[in-house]
Amino acid sequence: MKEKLENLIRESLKNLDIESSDIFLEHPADLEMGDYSTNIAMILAKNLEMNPKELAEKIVNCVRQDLTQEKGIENIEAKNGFINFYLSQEFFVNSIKDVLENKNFGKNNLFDGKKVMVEYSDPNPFKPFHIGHLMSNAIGESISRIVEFSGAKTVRANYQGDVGPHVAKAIYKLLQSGLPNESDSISEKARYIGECYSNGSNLYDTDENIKKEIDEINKKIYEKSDIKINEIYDWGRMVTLEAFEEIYKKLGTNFNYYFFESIVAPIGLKIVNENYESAEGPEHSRRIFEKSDGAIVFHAEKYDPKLHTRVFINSKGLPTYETKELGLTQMKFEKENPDLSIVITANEQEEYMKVVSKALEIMNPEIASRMKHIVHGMMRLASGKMSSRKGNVITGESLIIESCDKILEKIKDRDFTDEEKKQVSNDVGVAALKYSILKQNIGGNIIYDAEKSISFEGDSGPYLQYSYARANSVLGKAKVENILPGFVFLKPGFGDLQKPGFGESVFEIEKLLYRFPEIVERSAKEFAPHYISNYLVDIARAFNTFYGNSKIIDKDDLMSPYKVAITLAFSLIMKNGLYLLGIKTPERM
RNA sequence: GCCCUCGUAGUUCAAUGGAUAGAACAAGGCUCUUCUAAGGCCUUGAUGUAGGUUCGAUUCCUACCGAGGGCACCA
Repeated sequence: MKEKLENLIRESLKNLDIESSDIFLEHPADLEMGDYSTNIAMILAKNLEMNPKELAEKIVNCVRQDLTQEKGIENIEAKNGFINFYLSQEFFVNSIKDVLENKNFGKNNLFDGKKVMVEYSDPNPFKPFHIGHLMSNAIGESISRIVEFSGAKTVRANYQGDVGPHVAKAIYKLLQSGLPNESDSISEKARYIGECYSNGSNLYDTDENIKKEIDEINKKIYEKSDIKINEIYDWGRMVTLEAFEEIYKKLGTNFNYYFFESIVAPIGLKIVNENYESAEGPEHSRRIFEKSDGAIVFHAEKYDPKLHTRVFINSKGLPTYETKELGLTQMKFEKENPDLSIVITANEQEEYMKVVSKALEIMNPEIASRMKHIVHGMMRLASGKMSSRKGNVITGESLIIESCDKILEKIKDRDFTDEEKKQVSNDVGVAALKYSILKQNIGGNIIYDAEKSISFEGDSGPYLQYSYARANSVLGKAKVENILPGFVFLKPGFGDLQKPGFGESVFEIEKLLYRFPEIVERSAKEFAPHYISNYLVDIARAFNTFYGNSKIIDKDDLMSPYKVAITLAFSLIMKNGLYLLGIKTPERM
């Protein structure tokens, strides 16, 4: 339809002897202004030195002559210099039909034939799964699904820091305090290790002697030179990784790859050494790394004044994050050679990443051009209310548990089996969290309000799920009453798509459903899930209004089959849309 | 000090340079002898400041004010 309208305008401009430029069609903010509109007259009027309103009128009159042939367009008008198109009932009925007939309604081909690797979550063994990891997971999973829905083959990757000072800090404390009880659950053990990390970290900052001891442990971990430490290391790594796995299961993520710093570090070291100032090697090798104060650094500001110097190998000879990142990138491209490699992290890593990217760009511009770093804001809690049990730190895991528990409390009197209650509270609790992360632009900080996010009202995940469940329940009743989705009605001679009940205006929901594919495409283009979130709220509201104002299942209403068709179309789109946000759709709730 | 990101109703968020700046929460009123009222309908309220570019600026540019992040051996 969009192309059709563009062509109509283009033809008319040709007839008027006006040089046409790019024509942008958009949906007016207000449905009263039509279904599509363009500001082409205002853009062209300037060069032609014409009154934009008159030009718009002229174009409209010209288009109108071609319009008698077009079944999908009801009217066209010029208003305030805009040209507005009103689509016909036939178009809307057809679009509902499209939704029902096309299983993959909403797909686009933006990434057809492309392989996209998305790295996200990135929690570190020996540390808790904190709120930032939860955000990264929600965003990464959604972006993965969106690009997949846009034709890409996606590869999900998780990168985890299983070596480095944080591990030494946890192990120091584990050596002091001993291991947890054998009978504890995996997540309890993981929590204990997380506390050890936190304690060790405090000691590291406050006690010079302990700092030295921990640095020593760190070195031993890299060298694997101490049997006792190796044992604790292997055990702790396994326990925390298993605990993460339980969380991914709850959140609905399956990774194809797990990359570890321990594996990637030597690869990065090799890259840095090959590009070190005194390195011997082929003439083309760029010697961008220099020695400075005993460390090996990259002076990024030499190449871009906005960047700064960063250490790649510290004075103890150990690789830093930057070097590991270089190794990781090389490994990703060796394993999968993606057309696009996305990394999702918090915005605090934005500046480091620019420096790493610059180094990579100099060494391997081809690969650097296929990298994309997406940053998200930080989550903060709206109030002190969220104080977690026993005064522990609030982790991502504790947020999930708390959210699900609250939903369980809410549905405890429902007519569900215990198994259903568990499933529903998990699905809804996770949805509440994910939605509050994905409803806004991912770049900004998020103020998380637990009370609001689990309320079923308004702009929330549960509200969307509730709307779906409600539509689903209507469809169940339709089945019982034997009212099937239908399009063929009265009024012969007007095609088989005529809606019954003449003069009945088009429902708002019909004017929104056909836009879903455009929304998905924009989300994919900008890697921005929040367009989908906003859209889903719009259609949920429109559906609930439709539901409230008209009886859908009614044997005496000739319109009923069509209303069922609308309900079915809504439920399919809501299901697909929520899927793209990584949110499940319980059939009942 | 330098470099990023961001300032929109009381609050949390929207708005490819376009029309009367949209929602939701909170406050008040109405609405279940209809399929899930955890719904629906109605009322009240905002672009940090000062300039500039433009027919038109929340959007682009400059300065200022304010918030967050980063700036050498953590990630």
